[in-house]
Amino acid sequence: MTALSKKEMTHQRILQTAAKIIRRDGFDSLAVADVMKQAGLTHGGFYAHFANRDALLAEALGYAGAESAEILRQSLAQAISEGGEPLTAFIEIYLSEQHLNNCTEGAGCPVAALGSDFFRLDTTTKAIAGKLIEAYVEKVQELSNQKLNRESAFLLTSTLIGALQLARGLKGTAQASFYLTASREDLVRRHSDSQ
Amino acid sequence: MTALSKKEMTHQRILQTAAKIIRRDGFDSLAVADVMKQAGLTHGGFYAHFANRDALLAEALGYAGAESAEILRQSLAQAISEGGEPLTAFIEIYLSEQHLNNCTEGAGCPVAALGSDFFRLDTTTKAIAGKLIEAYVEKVQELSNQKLNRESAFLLTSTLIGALQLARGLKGTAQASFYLTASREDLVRRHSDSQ
DNA sequence: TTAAAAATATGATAATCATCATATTAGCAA
DNA sequence: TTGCTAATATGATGATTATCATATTTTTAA
Repeated sequence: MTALSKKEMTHQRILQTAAKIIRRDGFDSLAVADVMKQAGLTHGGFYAHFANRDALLAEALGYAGAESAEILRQSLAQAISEGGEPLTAFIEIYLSEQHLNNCTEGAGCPVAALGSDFFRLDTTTKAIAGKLIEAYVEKVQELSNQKLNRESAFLLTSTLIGALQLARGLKGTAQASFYLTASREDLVRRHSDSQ
Repeated sequence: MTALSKKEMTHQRILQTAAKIIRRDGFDSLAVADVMKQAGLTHGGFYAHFANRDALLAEALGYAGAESAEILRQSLAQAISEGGEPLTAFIEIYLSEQHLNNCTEGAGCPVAALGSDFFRLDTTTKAIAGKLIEAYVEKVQELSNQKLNRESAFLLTSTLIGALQLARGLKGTAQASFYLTASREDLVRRHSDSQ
């Protein structure tokens, strides 16, 4: 594990900035000069780091997935250390008020933030999106302690992502919190029964 | 029910074109001049029909919802006339291969096609998005013959939209069809039990 | 310290695009 | 037909933006 070179550190900083922007504003709203500025740089240096804007989008999506997974892992470890069941803890974290709201800061699950754009992506970026989806499904299956088969894990993943996305779409209305809470409690109940 | 004036017909034609474009390419990819061209007009006349681009996006989202609901109603009526149960017929239509694939033609459910952008919309358009979501939930509850309460209907709606969106994100891989089919069959099974 | 190399900055270009001002055409009443 | 009005077209403008050529700064190795 060698230390990152100056250039590699800059590269990472650009990626981190881009990963936030795409989740907050969407793929199409990412402007190269804007990313560079927010990363504390000027626009010209961009092409020393990425072949073009699309290459940044692809890497940024992967970075967002890794970042989100890492934060999730931490929250999950904490919840489990406090006696929570892995799968129900995951459900509670994923459908938390905090996760509902952090979209405006470009944090949280990139699939919920960008999922409806996935089918429009170029081949390279779509492959990364596909890996993110598969990783989510695998994680859910693993957290269920293999009690869920792959298809059931996909279905639960769909429910979680769909519910978060819809609740965000209703954000600002009374329904948003109501549905989010009801979904969280209902899913926790369902997946506790089968212990 | 008065006949539409020439201008109103043109207005509808622009809307129909825009409703297709936003679902196929996303909100941000809609270009005013392009919509007009595809509607058989030139760009200049646009502002005689809409205050600005945002106003078109708002109306187009509503139009897409109405169009999608109408097509759904027809498929559903046909399935029910052939002896299908309303809710299971809905699940089978929503998670059909056809619905999976029609995104590339700008057809189908606008929530699956655009849902992750909903939280970024301006107030007016977001209100329309919220109504689409609520309409979906109500429809699901109605089709369950009120056996599902509102929260459970929301959860099933989330699952359907999430599953379609994820399957589209995996489109082109073997997983896409596998997950779609498994989800469809599993959900139909679950919601037949409770008859 | 100093020159070569690496990294970043400045400035320019061409394309895209929403919007508007103005012109032209089409429908209709007389 | 002949004007009048509604509808649509043409052309222009200014803003945004990806990309590239070139310059400057920073780092590193001697």
